[in-house]
Amino acid sequence: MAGSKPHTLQVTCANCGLQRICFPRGLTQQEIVRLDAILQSQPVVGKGEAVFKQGEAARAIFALKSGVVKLCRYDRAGNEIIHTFYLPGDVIGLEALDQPVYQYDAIALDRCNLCRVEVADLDRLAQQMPNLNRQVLQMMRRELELERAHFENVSSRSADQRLAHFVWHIAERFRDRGYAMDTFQLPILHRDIATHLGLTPETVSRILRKFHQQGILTWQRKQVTLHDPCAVRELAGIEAPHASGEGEVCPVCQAHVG
Amino acid sequence: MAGSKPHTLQVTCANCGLQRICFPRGLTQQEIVRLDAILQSQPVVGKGEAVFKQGEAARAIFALKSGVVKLCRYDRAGNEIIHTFYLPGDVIGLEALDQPVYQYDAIALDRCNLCRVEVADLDRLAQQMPNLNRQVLQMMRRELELERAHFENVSSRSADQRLAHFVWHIAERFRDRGYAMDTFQLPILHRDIATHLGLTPETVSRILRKFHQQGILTWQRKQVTLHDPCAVRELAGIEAPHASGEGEVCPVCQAHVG
DNA sequence: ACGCAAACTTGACCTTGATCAAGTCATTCC
DNA sequence: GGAATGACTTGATCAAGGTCAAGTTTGCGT
Repeated sequence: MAGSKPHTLQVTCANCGLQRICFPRGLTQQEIVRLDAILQSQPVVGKGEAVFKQGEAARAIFALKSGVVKLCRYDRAGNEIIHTFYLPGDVIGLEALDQPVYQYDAIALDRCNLCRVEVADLDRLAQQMPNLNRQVLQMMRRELELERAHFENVSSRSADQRLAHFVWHIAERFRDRGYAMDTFQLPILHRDIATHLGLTPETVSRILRKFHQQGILTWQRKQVTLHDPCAVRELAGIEAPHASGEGEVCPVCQAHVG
Repeated sequence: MAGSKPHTLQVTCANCGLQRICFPRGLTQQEIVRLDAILQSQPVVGKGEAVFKQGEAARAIFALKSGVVKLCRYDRAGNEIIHTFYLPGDVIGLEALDQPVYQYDAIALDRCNLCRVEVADLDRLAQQMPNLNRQVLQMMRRELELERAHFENVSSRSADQRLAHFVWHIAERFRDRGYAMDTFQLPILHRDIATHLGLTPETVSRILRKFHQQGILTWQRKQVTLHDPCAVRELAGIEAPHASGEGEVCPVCQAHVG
């Protein structure tokens, strides 16, 4: 993707590298072309800026092409609550299809490139493409599933397990997107992780130090490295999948075993 | 509803008392009649039995007419995690529209009456009724919203606050269904509450005793009474809504003020 | 390059709520 | 109705993680 002439690169849904993980999943090629036609706006949002804010008129949904976005809200005491971090390929603000205003803040954690899709356009399109409704429903269901998985993580586990689970989950998402799962850049503050997991920054710091000393994983600056992915998975309380075939390569962490 | 001849009472969507809070919300009267035609099956599930179980083929969604149902799952160590309690008027198992098998157990906490709607029928119906898709999406979004609200409650609050918030939330749902919000029957074990809130039964017991001593609320057997609803709301960390008009009646808890 | 602000680390201490154990009370099943 | 089972209560103890305070490091703006 990083061609020598990035300024001439025209990315559309039909040739976008995110096609499989972005919202046209399950649509025909023809349908994708049609969807592409309504994707005129491709906003760029700077670090710390909002893609949308709570209370704003909800007129569009967004596909994240690059960067990381947090979805958050504030309680009465002003404390932030972070529900999700979105990675490239994720769709943000689905609730707009169903509500007059956004219910959460979506904040860019670094410079983000997005596709903006007007709800009105999508509604019109949905009348011609029955598949799209199913897609939207599926995305919403996935979002619910993610939130529940996150709740299961935070509701009844130790701080160590929560953090391991979080890192593992992120690593899996990178893997699913075709990137390395054992080392990646993650522009998320430790403070935000702490908030997301219902912990304090101090606790996160201490646990990361411990993990580092144990040789399990390192998270310094924005660089995350899983030195022992299977240990992370184990700590996260996630089952190892059955070995497929020979057992040459660990099917989970892609590390060579045996 | 408790007529003298209950065995002759035929409840359909068109004349069901739950109409407003059940899934036909926003449909025309004509559409409701059509929907009603596919609601042949009205199962009864006994206390402790499953409406559906994780892994089962997901062929239907359900509307709960009476009783309470918990939606839960088990972690690797066998610990139960309870995501939601469904009250009469709620729709259960929406994920069936989108998935081959159920992802959670739905367990009746007392004797439950339900409506069963086959996914296949609903899919067929949706082609004739564009409104239905919107309804379904809205229900899914509400479910997501509820899960997020629950997460916010559990992720960063004290045990007292969690419990107060839970009780307040249930009370509101009773109020929204036209029942008294300050006293109601709730067939939920304290142990299940504890699980739901990420606490232990001992802690729940101790907090309930404290609330009782403080004259805030009582929860004995299945009977819940909010002696000071506004105190509960306050503890739950929920804003009092603006007084509408005179301030004769507290708009939140319907208690007389001033 | 410098300086400031924000992020992160580290240590000492303390609070909340979990754990363990032993009881009482309800409900169900003969 | 009486035993058995499971739900709930109560108390004593303990540990995980929060809080507070004082650092160090990083990154950014000038």
